[in-house]
Amino acid sequence: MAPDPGRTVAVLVVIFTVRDGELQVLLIKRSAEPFKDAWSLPGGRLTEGSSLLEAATRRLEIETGLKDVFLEQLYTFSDLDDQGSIVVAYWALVDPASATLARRDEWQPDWHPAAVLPDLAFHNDRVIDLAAARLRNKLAYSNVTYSLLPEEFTLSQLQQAYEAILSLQLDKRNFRKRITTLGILEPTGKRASVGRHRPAQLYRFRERRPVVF
Amino acid sequence: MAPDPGRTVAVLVVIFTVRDGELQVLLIKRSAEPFKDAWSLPGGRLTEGSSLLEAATRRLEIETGLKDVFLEQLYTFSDLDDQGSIVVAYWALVDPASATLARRDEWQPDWHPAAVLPDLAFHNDRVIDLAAARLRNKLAYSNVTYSLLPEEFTLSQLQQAYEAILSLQLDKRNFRKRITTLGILEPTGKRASVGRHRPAQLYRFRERRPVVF
DNA sequence: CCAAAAGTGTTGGCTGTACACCCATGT
DNA sequence: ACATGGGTGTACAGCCAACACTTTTGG
Repeated sequence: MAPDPGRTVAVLVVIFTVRDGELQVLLIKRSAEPFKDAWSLPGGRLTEGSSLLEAATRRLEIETGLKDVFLEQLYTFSDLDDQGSIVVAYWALVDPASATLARRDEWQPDWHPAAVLPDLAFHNDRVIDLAAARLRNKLAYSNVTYSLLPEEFTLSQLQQAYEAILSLQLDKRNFRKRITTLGILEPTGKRASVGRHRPAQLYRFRERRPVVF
Repeated sequence: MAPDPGRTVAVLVVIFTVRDGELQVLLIKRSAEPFKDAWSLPGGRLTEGSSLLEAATRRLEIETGLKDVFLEQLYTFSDLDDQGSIVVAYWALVDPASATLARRDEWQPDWHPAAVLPDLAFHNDRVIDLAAARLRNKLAYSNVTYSLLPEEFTLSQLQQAYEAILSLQLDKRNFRKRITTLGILEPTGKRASVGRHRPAQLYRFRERRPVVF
């Protein structure tokens, strides 16, 4: 049996944020072939000796400067290009204010509304749609949003994040009741008056890591 | 930039069934090194030119003779061995009566209770535990069990399958109410008296493919 | 004083759960 | 006749959804 050459394995990361009241994704403008000038998700070949999670974590940090955020494996594709490459996709949630986007000459990274995507290289739109579906789903039974907002935030901010992701309006009283009785938040005691009129109670997540209800 | 050799990519399949009132997994006894004489999940290298789903489908058919059953991607591991191989795991549900286990000299395939696993090669126990958790979870909101039973079955058989998987007892009246009001089953009109006393109404799944409630 | 967001309870419907008995059949 | 599994209804509790007004503050 002749040793088989092995497969090309790549890691992609779908990095979501909520900005301007909508769900946005971090995309990169390619300056090299193939798909020069097309947008695509950040990612790259899996290098010798690193694990998938390490690769995804590193890519996320390169693009945003962030390390301790929600990051989870999404799905593994073998049909995104026609070379049969194996692409392991991850997804992450970040706070737009704490993210510092990489500045490169070759690749322009920027946020894009997840609802209206430009033409994307390598069927990356399928990957994003799948990630968005998973996100909407997880809102219902996990604390994933812990890394979408600053460490301390108001209930209104949290509600706006939920509304942006689900693209629907939620009832304020029901939202507050539900979210507070879950016991995943704790009030800080402080109040914030950032741009608002009446200062609001600040909360933080008890756990800054994935928890399911 | 020197071309990188690529990675070893393998596909594993966790094949579940319910037999003897318990959840069981199909394991293979290895007759070659490494891990000679240890049990492991069926699987193999991903060969040139085939997609992941094709590879998993083929492996499933080789082991059980079955094609049109529930089969879904589970997770992708990069740390099961210490060579950094990429292992894409799938999981499936089959009816033990319709499965015809492969007979080989080198590899002995057989069913094993998922609750008490023997020592397994390559951390395959982690893979099985993850698959079992996913299965228990999916019972609640999908029709995955459509390929666990013969095409026509009684509500008691279905309930027994649920009970085996969840390892808990369910109330008969509540189970029947819940499952029938979901609208995923249809009565066939026929009745069966297989080994039973009073012949029971037979049902079938309306859809023999994954549906979420 | 006005605009903007914070904060707060109650009701009705629905869903899920607990619970026990009679019936039809095969042996 | 008896043992075995098939089949059925009700009552209570907890959960979710609908719904509107007052308060505080900044400008």
